[in-house]
Amino acid sequence: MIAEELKDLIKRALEALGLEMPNEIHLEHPDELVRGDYATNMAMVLAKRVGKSPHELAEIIIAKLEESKPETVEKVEIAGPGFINFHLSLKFLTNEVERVLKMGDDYGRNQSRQGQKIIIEFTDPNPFKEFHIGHLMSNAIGESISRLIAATGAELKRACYQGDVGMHVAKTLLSLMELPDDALPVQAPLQEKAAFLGDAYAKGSNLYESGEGEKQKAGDLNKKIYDRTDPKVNKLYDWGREVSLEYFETIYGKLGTKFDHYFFESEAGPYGKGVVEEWLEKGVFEKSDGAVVYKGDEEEGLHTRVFINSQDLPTYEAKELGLAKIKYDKYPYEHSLVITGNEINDYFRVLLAVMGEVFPNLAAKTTHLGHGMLRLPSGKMSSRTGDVITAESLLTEVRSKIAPKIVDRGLTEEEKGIIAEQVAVGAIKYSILHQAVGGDIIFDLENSVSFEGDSGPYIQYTYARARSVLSKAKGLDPNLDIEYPSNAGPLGYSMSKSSECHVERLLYRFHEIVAQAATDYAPHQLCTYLHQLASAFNTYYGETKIIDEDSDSSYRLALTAATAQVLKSGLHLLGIAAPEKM
RNA sequence: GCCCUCGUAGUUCAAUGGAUAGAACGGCCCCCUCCUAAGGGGCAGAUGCAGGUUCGACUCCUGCCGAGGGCACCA
Repeated sequence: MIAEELKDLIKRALEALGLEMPNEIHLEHPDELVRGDYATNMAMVLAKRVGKSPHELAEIIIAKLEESKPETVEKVEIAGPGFINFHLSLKFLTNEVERVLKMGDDYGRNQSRQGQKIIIEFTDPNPFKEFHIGHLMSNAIGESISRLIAATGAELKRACYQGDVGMHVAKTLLSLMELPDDALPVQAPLQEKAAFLGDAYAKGSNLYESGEGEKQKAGDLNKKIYDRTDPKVNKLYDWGREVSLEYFETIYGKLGTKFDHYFFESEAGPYGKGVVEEWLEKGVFEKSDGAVVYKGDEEEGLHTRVFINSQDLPTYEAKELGLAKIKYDKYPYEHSLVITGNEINDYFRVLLAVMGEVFPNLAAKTTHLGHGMLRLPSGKMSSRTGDVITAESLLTEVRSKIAPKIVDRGLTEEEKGIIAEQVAVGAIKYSILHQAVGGDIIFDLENSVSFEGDSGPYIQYTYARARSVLSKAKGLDPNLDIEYPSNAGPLGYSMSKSSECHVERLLYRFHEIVAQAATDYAPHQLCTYLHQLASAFNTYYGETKIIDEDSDSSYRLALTAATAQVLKSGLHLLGIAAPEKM
C-alpha cells in the first residue's frame, strides 16, 4: 500500500529529527489533483510544540524526507498553510495501471477481514404484503455492503428475515376470508397472484380500520394463524405464504441478491418468547398491564418496550431477540449486521441493551444500520393505505424510459431487453446508493429519474464506451512497455495531457476507497469515486484520440483497459451490472 | 414535553478538523468530416442564526430557529 509506505516514510523522518511523535500520521488526498497525490499536516500539528512556524518546520521535514525519497515519489513540496504534498512518480502510476490489468477482478480486494464470519440481514419483506420501494432501498444498500465486506476477505452470509406471521397477515386474511372458496387466482401467473395478495392486504387494512368488530376479528385470526386450528385459515395462509416467497425470489433474482439464510417470524416468535419468559424470571423483564416489558434506562435515552403483549403474543422486539440467537446457532458469526429502516433506531438501542443482559456476547457483535425512506415528492409512502409503489412498478416505469434510449448497435431485441433491465436496476440502485446511508432519498418518479450526470447509467455508459474503444483497437494490444520522453511536463512525460494524469491519479485510489467504504458501511463513497473516475476518463476521451498511429497508442489502450476494469469492479461492488454495450 | 437524526447553490447530494466548500440536475453559451453526444468544454450560483474551542470549523461544544423520526402492546 502506497499510503502505508508514505506514512512510514514520514514517521521515520520525524523520528530522525527527534520530533515528538503524534498519535497518528495523518495522510490525505488533497482536494485537487494538481496539488499532489497525498498531503500530510504534520508540520502544522507539531509546529506549536516545537516553537517554529509551520513553514519552517515543513522545510526541515521535507529536507529529511528528501534524503530517503523512494522511487515511487516524484517530489515533495510545501504548500498552503504548511502542508507537505507528495507527488507520486510516473513509474508508480504506470506500475499501478499494470497491476490493475494483471489483477483484473481481484484489484481492489483486500484481506483485512480474511476468514471472519459475518452475517448481514437486509431487505426483510413481509409475505402477504407488497414488495415495495422501501424494500428496494434496503436491498440495494444491503447488497452493496455485502459485496464490500466480501471484498475484504470475510466469509459473508446474506440473511433475509421475513414476517410470515403477525397482524399484517391477519389483515390480509381478514379480506381473504370474505371471498368465496374458489376466488383465489391459483392458476394465474405468479406476478398476478402477488398483486392479488397485495390488494388483499390493502383491503384488509381498510376493513381493519373500519370498526372495533373487524379489529376483534383480525385479532382472532391472528391467534388462529399461530395455533393453526382452523383449516380454512391454514389453507389461505399456506397459499399466500408460498406465493409471496416465490414472488420475492424472482425480485431478488432481478436485483442480483442471493440469500444464504432465510429466517421467519414464525420461528423467531416462539423462540424469542421463550427467551423473554426465561429472563422474566431472572428479573430482566417485568410485567406491566398484562404485558411483559423491558424498562429502558431513561437516563440513557432508552424507552420502555413491550416484548410480549397482553394477548400473550411476542412482539417484534421478542422476535428480534430470539432471531439474534437463532442466527448465531445457524452461523456462529464474529459480526452481525442488521439493516432496517431508521424509524426503529431507538427501538434497536433498547434491543441491544436487552441483548447486553441476555446474550452479552452477541450484543457486542451486533451492529444496527438504519437507512432512510425512499420518498416521493408527495410524502412518505405507505402500504397501509394501499397507495404504495411496488418495486415491480418502479422497475417497469424506469425500464420503459430507458428502452427507447438504447441505440441500435447490432443488438438483438432480447439483448436490448437485458440491457434495459440492467440499466434500469443500475439507475435505481445508484440513486439510492450515491448518498450516505441513513437519510431519506427523494425519488421523483416524473422528474428525478435522470440517466445523465451523477448516475448509474453514466458509469455504465462510460464502461461500455471504454470497452467499445478496446474492441475497435484491432491488432493493438494494451501495453505499458513504452519509452517516455524525460524532457517535458511536470510529471516528466510530454504525451500526458492533464486529464490523462487525472485518470492515473484516480485509478490507484480504488483499493483505498473499497477498504474505507467497507469499514464505514458507506457505498456512497464508492459512488463518488466512480463518478469522479468516469468523468476524468470521459474528459480524457474527449480530448485524446486513443487509437492512433503513434507509438503511445498501446499505452493509452492500457489506461483505457485499466479504467474499464476498475469501473466494472466498482459497479459490481455496488450491485450494478456492467453491460458491454449500451 | 423528552430522546435521536438532519439543516450546504433554485433543486438533489458530496466534503476521515485542513488549502480556492466539490458534483449532478435545472438555466445560459460552445463542441459530432474523429474511437458510443446516455458524452465533452465554459459561465452564473451555497455552509439556517448567534456564541465558543482550535494554528485552522460545513465538520467539535452551547443556545436559538426550522425539518424528519421515535416515545409500551404494529413491524
